[in-house]
Amino acid sequence: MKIIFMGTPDFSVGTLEALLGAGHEIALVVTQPDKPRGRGKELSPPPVKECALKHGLPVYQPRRVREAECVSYLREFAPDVIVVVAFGQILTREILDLPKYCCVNVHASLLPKYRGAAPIQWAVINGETVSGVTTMRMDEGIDTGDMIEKVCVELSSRETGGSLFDRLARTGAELCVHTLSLIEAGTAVYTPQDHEAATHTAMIKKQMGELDFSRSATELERLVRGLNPWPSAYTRCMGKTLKIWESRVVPKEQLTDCPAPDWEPGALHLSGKNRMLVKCGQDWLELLTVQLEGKKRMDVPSFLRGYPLADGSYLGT
RNA sequence: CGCGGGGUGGAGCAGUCUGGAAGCUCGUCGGGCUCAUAACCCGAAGGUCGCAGGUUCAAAUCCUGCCCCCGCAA
Repeated sequence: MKIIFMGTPDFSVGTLEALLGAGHEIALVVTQPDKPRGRGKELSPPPVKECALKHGLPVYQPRRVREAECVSYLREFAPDVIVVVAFGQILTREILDLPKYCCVNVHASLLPKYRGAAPIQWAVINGETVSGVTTMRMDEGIDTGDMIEKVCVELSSRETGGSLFDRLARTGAELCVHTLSLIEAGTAVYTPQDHEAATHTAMIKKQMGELDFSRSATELERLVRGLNPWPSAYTRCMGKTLKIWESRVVPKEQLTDCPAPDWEPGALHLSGKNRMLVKCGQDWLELLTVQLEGKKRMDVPSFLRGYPLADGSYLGT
């Protein structure tokens, strides 16, 4: 089929490549304009653009696709479908009606749950045991279109935002190819969502990663995984930011050598001189892999070699 | 020229401001203690102090250029 592909971040790249691999004609790749990134603030292209250029595909980077001249430009390509994967701009009715069939969106959740910007991370943060990918025929709402296909993915107890991201990106790429084959064959079934059951996810903000030790260790451990590798969970230590890459919950009953039961949440217990346990609102959070501002990430025993902390000192300040 | 931290035996750090013997906590190897041990004691190996120039009687330390890693910000 003749496709216009719209996408921006890494998550979209796999689907773009899968469509190419399936023999579809990518008439145009639409992505967000280059933006300043990284140290040095250099202008750099979004991942989808890099991929498109690598395959010699034409790239279009409108500031706002909804503008009339952009729409008429897209119309010139007379696409069979427009595939949208994490594009980052809202499509208007005009664009939705533009392709021969429809605009197909790949969303990283089992709709109608987790509509919105960050379904992957929230699934981990909320401790879901199952998530997945849904393809749908887009309408004017955000992630409200009729569903075409779904694939479930089980989350492990060690799932991170990053690991789930990778898995769902692959799953979504395969599913998208399959969904297009259904559309092309005319056998696609469009199932309306149960809007009553819909849930929405808020955008991920860096500040969400600051650990509030008055919460339960279970919640914090999920937060650490959900925000790994970006933007990552953190606390304060020695006046600097300490990122927490890996942690685990240690139930209160299992901690037999707590020296002072009256410690407040945030208190640090150095068990055996090579373990860091932080008292939480409920149970203890053991830090396993950390990274001090400006340093590389390292396991806790290594960290404690170079930064001897006091038992009973407090994190978070 | 966006802001900032850092590159020192295998790991993590101190030492740099105030040039002048390579240090600390571990790991490794050997020995000892112990029912035993990731515990403890004794001993040993292992380093062009990121790279290249410069200043100096003398540079990890001061000056110049370059490479690499990371935090913030996006």
